[in-house]
Amino acid sequence: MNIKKLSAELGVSVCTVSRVLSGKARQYRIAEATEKKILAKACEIGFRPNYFAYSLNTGRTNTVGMIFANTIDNFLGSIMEGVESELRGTDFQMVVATCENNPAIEKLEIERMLHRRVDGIIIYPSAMPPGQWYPVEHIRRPDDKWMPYVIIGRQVEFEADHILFDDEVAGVRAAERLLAAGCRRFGLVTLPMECSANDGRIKGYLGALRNHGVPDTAIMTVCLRTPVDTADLAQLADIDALFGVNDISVMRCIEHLGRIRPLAGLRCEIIGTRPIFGPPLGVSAHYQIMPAREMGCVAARHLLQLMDTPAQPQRTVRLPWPESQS
Amino acid sequence: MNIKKLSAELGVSVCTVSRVLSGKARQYRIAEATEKKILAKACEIGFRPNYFAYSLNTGRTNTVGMIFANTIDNFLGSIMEGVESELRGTDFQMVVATCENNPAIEKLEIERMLHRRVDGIIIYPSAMPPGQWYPVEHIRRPDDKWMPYVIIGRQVEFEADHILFDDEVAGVRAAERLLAAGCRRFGLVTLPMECSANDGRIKGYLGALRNHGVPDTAIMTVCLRTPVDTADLAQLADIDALFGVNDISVMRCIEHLGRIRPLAGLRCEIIGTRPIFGPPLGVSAHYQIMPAREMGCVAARHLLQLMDTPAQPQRTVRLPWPESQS
DNA sequence: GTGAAAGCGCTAACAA
DNA sequence: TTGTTAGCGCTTTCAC
Repeated sequence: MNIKKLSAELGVSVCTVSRVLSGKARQYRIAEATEKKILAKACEIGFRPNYFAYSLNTGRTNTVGMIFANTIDNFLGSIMEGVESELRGTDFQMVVATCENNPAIEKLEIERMLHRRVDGIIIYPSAMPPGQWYPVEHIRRPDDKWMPYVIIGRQVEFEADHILFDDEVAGVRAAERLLAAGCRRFGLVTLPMECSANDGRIKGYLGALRNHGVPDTAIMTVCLRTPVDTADLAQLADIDALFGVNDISVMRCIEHLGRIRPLAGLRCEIIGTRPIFGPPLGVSAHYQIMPAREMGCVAARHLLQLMDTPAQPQRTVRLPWPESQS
Repeated sequence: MNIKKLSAELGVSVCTVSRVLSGKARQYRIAEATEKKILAKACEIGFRPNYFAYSLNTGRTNTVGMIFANTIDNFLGSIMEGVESELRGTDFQMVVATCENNPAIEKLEIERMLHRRVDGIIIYPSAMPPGQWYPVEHIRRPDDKWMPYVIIGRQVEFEADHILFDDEVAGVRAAERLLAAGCRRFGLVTLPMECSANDGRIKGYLGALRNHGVPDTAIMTVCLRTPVDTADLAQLADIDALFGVNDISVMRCIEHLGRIRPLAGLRCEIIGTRPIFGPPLGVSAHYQIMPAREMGCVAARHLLQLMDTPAQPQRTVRLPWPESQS
């Protein structure tokens, strides 16, 4: 079934049907009777116009691409849900790719999407090795036309629309809560990988501690490598407070720490997608939950806006942390 | 740039270019010189034929759909990675949707995909309420043509191609390992939701315990509700072994249990996507890791095969568990 | 070996 | 208010 047959059956022309079905009845002042007749029939036989023909004509695909640096930062699912929930009311669909934090694969996947003419892209970018920058060229269309895109989760160095977590604030709050609880010796777990999110969390934490007069000798920073270097961890032997760039790293840290000292009384400040662990008895864990679903929603809305009106000044949105949990 | 312009520049006809670019030079016995000339030029200017025009003609989209019941069972990412790794060499792309375990949304999303003419679908189906079955009609194309699809992770009641974890075996192994360690009183954590995966794990565990002569009075089953009912958990007060349908539930169970009894000496058997917790000191945790990425790979390969040769007997693949971890 | 031409199903400019 | 018609960029049949 196609528009041609449908119009034949109804005794109207193809283009009238086309106009009605693409919601332009008003615009072309189609008679209400005609419109109703067409809609009724289309609905009855469950007619949906062919997407390729539509895209071939209009150059639009009603598709947004999403590209994720990895699947380990497991808010991927929540972000997708957020995006989907915004898209559900529309005709848009989502194509997704991940790239194992490999910029080369990321580039290929973006190219593939551009080739398929997605109307816009949401990118959780690869974390680059130290000293390297995320390449703008990734997002350049072959035909050099501008392509709406939104960067999420991690900042890139060039001007772009960003939707980010309020990473620095998370670090500050963690520090302040630990200070308020009377902690004196502060641990910090980092990861070998650099990215704006982790950097912001670290900066916030260290900055707040120093602002409150905590001497550097009372702050122990450990970089958690794989496999874990136990000697490294020994530095944490006498901390009473622990903050880390993410939940898994804190958890692994505690696990290993438990082998070299008693844990009772230790306070943890954790950033994560959801509270995933019951800490050992006597350890307290306080979570700041990343508003990942919200990030998806906001990114999707922003992208839809960009696709409507491309000529907007580029904006960075910092998502506030939701009510935190213990 | 399009085929027409390209052919004009090369002084050959549109169709010759089309033939060469779609790899049918041999078939149409195009002169090697012509072929080379065309390929060279196309490569030089980075020409890629328009996808919609291709799809409009052929009815193929080189797209596979994936639909996920939820994002909580967080192997979604691993499965996607598996699928992608299989697709990377091909021209196929992935469109993804999730449905919050809501069959109605699931149906809509599948319809949307069918409307977009995906060439095949991979489905991690919603868990149905007790007594209800997953509806076959979900996967029926509007034009009633057969649509290749693969069900993963959870079994549906009708005949279909399935790629599943070896859930029952996991239950059996958990039981046997606990028995071998000398455990006597066995806990089992279930969830209010029923699905073939959970059912299989439970069945394997209970079956193996009974086969080894463990009396029913030595097996305590607790269904973990949200919020957690502490009275329920009291039944586990004197277990020395614990198995659960997934990692989060076991973890939450231990967390609460820790409040009513000492945990030292408890042995846990856990099924999860990765070892996510260092258990409290004195508790031992043994993981069986779900081969989620592998599931994605196998599903994708299977689907590609189905799309090549639709007329195959339906098969169920049970993925063996990889080396397990403590 | 290669080309001409007829579509695929739809949109939109132009006519009526 | 509605219809005619010329594409969108490609594939494929048929002719040479």
